[in-house]
Amino acid sequence: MVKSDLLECPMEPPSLRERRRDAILDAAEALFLEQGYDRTSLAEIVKLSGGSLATLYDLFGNKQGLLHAIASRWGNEARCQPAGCMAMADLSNAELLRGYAHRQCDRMRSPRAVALMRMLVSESLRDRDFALQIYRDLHIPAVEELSALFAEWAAAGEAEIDDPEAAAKLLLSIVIGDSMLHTLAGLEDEWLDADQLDWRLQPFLSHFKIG
Amino acid sequence: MVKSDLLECPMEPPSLRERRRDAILDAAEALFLEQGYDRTSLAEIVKLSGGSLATLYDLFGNKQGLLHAIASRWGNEARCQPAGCMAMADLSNAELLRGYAHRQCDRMRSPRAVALMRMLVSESLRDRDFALQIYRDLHIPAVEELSALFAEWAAAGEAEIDDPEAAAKLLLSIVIGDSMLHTLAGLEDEWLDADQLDWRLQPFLSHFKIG
DNA sequence: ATCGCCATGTAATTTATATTACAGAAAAGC
DNA sequence: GCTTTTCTGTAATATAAATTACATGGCGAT
Repeated sequence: MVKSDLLECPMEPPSLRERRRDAILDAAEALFLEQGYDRTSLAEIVKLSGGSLATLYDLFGNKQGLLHAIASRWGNEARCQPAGCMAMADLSNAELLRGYAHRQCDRMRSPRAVALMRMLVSESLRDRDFALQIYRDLHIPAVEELSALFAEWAAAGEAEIDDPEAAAKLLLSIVIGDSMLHTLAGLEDEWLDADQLDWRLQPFLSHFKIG
Repeated sequence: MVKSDLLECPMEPPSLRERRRDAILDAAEALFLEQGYDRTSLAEIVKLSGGSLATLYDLFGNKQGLLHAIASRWGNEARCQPAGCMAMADLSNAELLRGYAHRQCDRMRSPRAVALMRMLVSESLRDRDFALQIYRDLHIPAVEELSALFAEWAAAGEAEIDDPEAAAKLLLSIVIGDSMLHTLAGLEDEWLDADQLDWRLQPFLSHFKIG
């Protein structure tokens, strides 16, 4: 029995099956994001990934299984890179927040994130679990990270934030805001540039006394 | 020739053909919004609207033509009700804006608006024109209306708003914000209640000196 | 080397749905 | 009332895609 038991982490050369699996996931993800789930056929996926339809069915059961596998891979990725954004440079809190806003904005405007959000919305009717999973991975970590930061500042008397979570959501709204609909509608990028972003942050910073 | 010439506005009893047309549009709109475009079959539409497939094709050419007809009807509706929101009651500007925000929020959370946005996003890859048209009807009027109001206030010295359009977009971002993604993801309603909304508006009001 | 497992490629099957064709029914115009 | 035009129901056609079946070939283990 060379069958890999649970938790066999130490890098082995990935088996053919595993490489196939990854290749299919890669291809499917690329095509789904580019064209949407409905309009991507399994044949197309297999043509891009190599391998065969039969293996795909063997690995994932059916088309929806493939979708779930992709979502779950996204979840793992997201959990592995905890957005380590808050480098402890010797910046003021306001500077720190500005930097964070810029990064968050960049992250949201990346073609992959845009495609992902579009897919989240498109498939939310078909498959509630899928949508929920993506939403959690995509949005909730950002809120939590920011909440924690605000709570810290408030505790240290560096800001007057009564409700850190609400403040975090407000900040994200300010940053992402109406650009999202614009982008999701497939229109040309019209995201906020650095100046606009700073301008938007001013009311927030002064209201919460973030210096 | 009793054929109706252009601009024959005065109410005539709508012909059978027109009633059929409307019925089909109603049915298609309802089903598209509920299930999405891809997953709604023309047979289903006709079953709901009455009439026959042949008439549908005669009226709209094909499925995409039907979609365009729906979009264009939305456009007309939007143009006909110019969101007459700013009743000139004897309220302070801040009160006025609060009221506007609440109404805007209600409008965005209506099932029809949600379904419409979801559809806008889903179909944006397939049909750029369709997405563009909906986006314009849905979002741009709100921005313009608000911009005009802010410009007025600024001119009258009732607020310190240097860039009315940017301010309008910021306000909409604050109001709609992250609830939108949440709702579009098909999750339970978690829109802002009146208190939260007021709380969010405070930084905005004080920053722009809106009293 | 050889046996058996598994992936592959191809093709059959099934299903769903857009689109077209057509014959009968209803309505509109005179 | 008669004729012509327009709708309706049904069914044919076409196409696309998911899913399944199967025969073949390669690769690893004994």
